[in-house]
Amino acid sequence: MTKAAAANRHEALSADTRDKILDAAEVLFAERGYSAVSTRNITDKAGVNVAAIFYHFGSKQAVLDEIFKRRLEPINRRREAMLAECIGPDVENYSVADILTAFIAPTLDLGTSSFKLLAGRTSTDPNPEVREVMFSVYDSVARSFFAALDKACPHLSKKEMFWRAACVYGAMMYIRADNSRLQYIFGDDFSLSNAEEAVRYAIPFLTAGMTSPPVDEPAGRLRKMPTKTAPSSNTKKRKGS
Amino acid sequence: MTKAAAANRHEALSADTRDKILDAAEVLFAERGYSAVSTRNITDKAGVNVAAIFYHFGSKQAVLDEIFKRRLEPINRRREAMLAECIGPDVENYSVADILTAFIAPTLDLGTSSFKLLAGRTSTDPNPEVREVMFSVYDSVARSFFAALDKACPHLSKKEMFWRAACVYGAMMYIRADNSRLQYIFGDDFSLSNAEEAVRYAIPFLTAGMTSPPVDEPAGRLRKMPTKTAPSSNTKKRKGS
DNA sequence: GTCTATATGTGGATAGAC
DNA sequence: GTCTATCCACATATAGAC
Repeated sequence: MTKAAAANRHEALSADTRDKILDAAEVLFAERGYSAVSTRNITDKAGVNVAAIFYHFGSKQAVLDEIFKRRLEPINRRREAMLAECIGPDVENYSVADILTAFIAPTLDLGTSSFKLLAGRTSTDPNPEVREVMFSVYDSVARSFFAALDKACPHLSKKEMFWRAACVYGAMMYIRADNSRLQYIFGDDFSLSNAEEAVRYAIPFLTAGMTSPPVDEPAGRLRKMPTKTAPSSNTKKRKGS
Repeated sequence: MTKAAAANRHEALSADTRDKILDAAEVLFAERGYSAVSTRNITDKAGVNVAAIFYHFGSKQAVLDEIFKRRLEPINRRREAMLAECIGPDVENYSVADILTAFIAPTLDLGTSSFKLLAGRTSTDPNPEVREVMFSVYDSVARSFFAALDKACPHLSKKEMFWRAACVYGAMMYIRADNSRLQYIFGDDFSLSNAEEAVRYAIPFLTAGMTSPPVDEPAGRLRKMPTKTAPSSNTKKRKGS
């Protein structure tokens, strides 16, 4: 609107336009989903010309890609820094809770609230364009964490770890996605958007699950099991499903 | 199946077209997402005319709605039957594992594999049309379960239950959604699509989380971190978006 | 670098012949 | 009930003037 564009000889404005597009798209994608937002929706909200997206990024998909790259970099840097504090030579002292915190907390309290929503909501988006971006941006960080968890939980087979990882991932992504389903059930006083509460209440839940006894009887030689976590008092028999 | 189809001889052909549309749409929505599938994609795959969707359902959104209603009915009937076996007069004997199994198992081994994917993948879809359907079809069943869990876990405040419910929901939906992210990390030998394995390995995880000690003191006084480990120094507050 | 104008295709949905 | 033909709004993307 404002024609301060008069003072725009440098690329300052170019970068500004890029960021305006990314900011607007991030919010819209989070609110309505990638597929339901058009490039015109984005440029309208960003206050830039319709052609700017294609000049600066080349395609709508490239905008999504840039959104993730830009936010994930600091998040993953922090995750790795926190993980580095958790792992050391004394494997016996690995803390599952700390590893899970290092994995999850930065995804909840870094970046923008819109990106948090977007990341959670796109994590299971089947749209091929979205999936392509997801697989290109999510990289080796997760491997480092599961390697650390593996050392911290030597009583678990790879298969058991796989299923527990799914529970961890699912909880983390669902909390990030923050659909309002649970508010609908529990009431408006409750919300998944509070990062401190999420860490406070979800990490202990996941730690208890991760450190619980293995389902399969250990056939081979195993290292000792964790002893600090309180055993679940209510795990009675299950009938087969 | 065949006899039931023969029973409604009148609308046999009409119902057939309806079902062809629903079947095709269920698969396509699961594979690519609601927003990325057009009505023409659906009618092409179903082998029916393009106008059939609007004649039989009125809109694309109504097709999604019907897909959910048709599959959710038997799933929720089974859930409620299983829950009924878990709850009784002797609250002391409520089994968290059994309640969770009643809640989750039917969503994994009933219906089609496409519907399982679709349900998981749409659970956090922000598209307004999809959300509208989600809120219209998911009903009181969840309330019954959380009421039962509340009785089985009297040591938990409503807030603690809220966060644990989020973890349970998230794990269940993520497993249903079965994006291939974890295969990418753990290898192709592992898959979330096996319902028996899901029940076998995920329910104990969630039961351990659900039955773990409360984070907050029952008296109402708060303490730092409930786990054995020292509180992570990295969980300090950070400003939101 | 930014804009207008437009190319080109597809979306959901409908009318009306059969 | 089914199909052809079609409406029209909007999609992504580009060309070329400024």
